Amino acid sequence: MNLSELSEQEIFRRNSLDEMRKLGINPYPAEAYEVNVSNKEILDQYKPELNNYQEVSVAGRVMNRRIMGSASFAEIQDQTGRIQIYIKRDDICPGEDKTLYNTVFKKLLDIGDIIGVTGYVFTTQMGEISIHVHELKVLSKSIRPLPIVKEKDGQIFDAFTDPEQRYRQRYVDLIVNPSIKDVFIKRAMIINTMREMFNSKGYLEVETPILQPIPGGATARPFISHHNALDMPLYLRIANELYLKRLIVGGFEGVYEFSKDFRNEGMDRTHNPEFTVMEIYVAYKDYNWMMDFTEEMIERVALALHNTTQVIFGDKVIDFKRPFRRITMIDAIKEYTGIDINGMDENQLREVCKSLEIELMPSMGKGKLIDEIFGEKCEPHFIQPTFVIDYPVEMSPLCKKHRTNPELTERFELMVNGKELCNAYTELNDPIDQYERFKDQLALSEKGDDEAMFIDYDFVRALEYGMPPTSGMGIGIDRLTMIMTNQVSIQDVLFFPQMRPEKKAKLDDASAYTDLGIAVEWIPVLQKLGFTKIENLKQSSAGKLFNDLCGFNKKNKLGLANPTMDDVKKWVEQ
RNA sequence: GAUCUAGUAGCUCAGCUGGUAGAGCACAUCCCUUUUAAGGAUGGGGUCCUGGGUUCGAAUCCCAGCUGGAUCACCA
Repeated sequence: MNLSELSEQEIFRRNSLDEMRKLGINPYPAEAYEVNVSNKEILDQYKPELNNYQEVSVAGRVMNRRIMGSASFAEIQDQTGRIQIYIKRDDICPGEDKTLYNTVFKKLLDIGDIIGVTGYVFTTQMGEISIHVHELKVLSKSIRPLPIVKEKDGQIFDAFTDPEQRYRQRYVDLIVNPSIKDVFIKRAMIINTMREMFNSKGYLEVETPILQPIPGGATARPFISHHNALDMPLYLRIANELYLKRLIVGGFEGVYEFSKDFRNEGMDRTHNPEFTVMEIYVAYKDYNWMMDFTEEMIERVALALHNTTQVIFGDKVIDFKRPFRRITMIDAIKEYTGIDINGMDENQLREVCKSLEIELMPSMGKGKLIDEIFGEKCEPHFIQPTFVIDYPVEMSPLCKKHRTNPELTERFELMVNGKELCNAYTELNDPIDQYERFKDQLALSEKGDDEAMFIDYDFVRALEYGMPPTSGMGIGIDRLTMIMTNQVSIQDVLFFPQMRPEKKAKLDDASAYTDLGIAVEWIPVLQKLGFTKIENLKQSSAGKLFNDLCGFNKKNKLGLANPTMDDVKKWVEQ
């Protein structure tokens, strides 16, 4: 980084940094700064009649300054919010030397700097609770200007809204749009509420491998990595289901994991390549029990966040009050299409799809056809939380067959706002059946389905030792957070959503310049003037270039020794 | 992957049918002891995303690319 690449404002700030050091002020001090109260606590608890908070010490980022002669106001922002501070020259500079106020505060400090102040709380004539400062300390100098956002009575002026910048520089977004912190605080509350519930019921939080030799537990394309020492591929997990079930085999009767999973697929408003899922497995339970459990969990989450089961999402109100509606997939299709597909064979189902104008692929089997009908005609209608149960067996290779109908499985999905939120099974624990289902997946894979499951022989071996009847459930934490915080984009519930890398313009190497006899210190100047490639330089006029260089040097006070006209001619003409 | 749309000062944006790049905030200098998005005066600040093309002349029109966003497709 050098001066010619910086904006004017950045140069001013770097100069301020040097000035501070010359005055003996360390702009980045090492020692701790003791804070004894938060801004929010002062604003909530200060009462003039109690005369409380008369010795406070707070720290935060300067977000606003109004300087007037020998007294000034500023606002500093800590994690809890902003408070106004009042600084009077003769208070922070009681002696003859007024440098701290006149120079440090008025000239060298900027919006964005982090400072600590001590003083007493009072109310201004305008009625605003403020801190009357008697000591001020620089804690960290900011040398890059923040976007300036102003706000009055809830109306925002010049909001920082560009999504690209907000996601790429989330730290800036969090500073200038503090309200977005709320989404992430709620996200943590969701996770904490679930964890407390599971722990109170005696289930064990566990960790299972993220790097897996066989990516199992779901149908999705994985990210592939490589282990050098073992010289073998390893996959980032697409799910953790098979490992959690191994722990049930091992004798734990309730295990859960909040797990980052990874899927190498498209990205859009509801998909990020890495995402968070909670999966839980409980022994000696079935999917009916798990529906009750899921209802309880979701209702608790809604109450923890909103103190009510009614949650606003867009223009809808979604009510998470128990019990949720339950409907079989076949009944759902009957409800929304009027067609009873019960007992139909593959050809009959194809006819149904045609009559409903659903696009088909020849490779689709019976289960896939039913799933298409449901996805097209039913799924979007389930706005209020609804358990859709009893899915076709072909769709669910890890799920136990239905106790009364072998073509179905004991599976449910929880639909909210027309989208899947949870997925749960009575888990398949028949090792021979499981092996057969894996083999069916292998057949699919050989037909070219690159998402079909791998056979996990070790998992089958585990089942052969015997797994108790078990029910398991998975829930997408990102999507749950979206619904609970009224966000339509997954990028708004992830601090750092995946983005394409920023691309920097390609510059010619420094040696290309020095080869022409150009001094190193002039290279950035030339680049700033647009000569990022030697070719461009050779096409320019020596006279103009000479003028531009000397002018740039003077204007930016770089203090470089100007080249001679002959030098410049040589560069251009070589 | 397809279609649409956007990229101009640190930030938010204007810039019409091509003709010397603008505003507000921020920044700098000076004045001001209680201001409430915005005190007054003055001033500086630009690779108009990149590269081609059309033209006497391109921020503006055309083509390609890069990076976003929206919709759709694919995908649990």
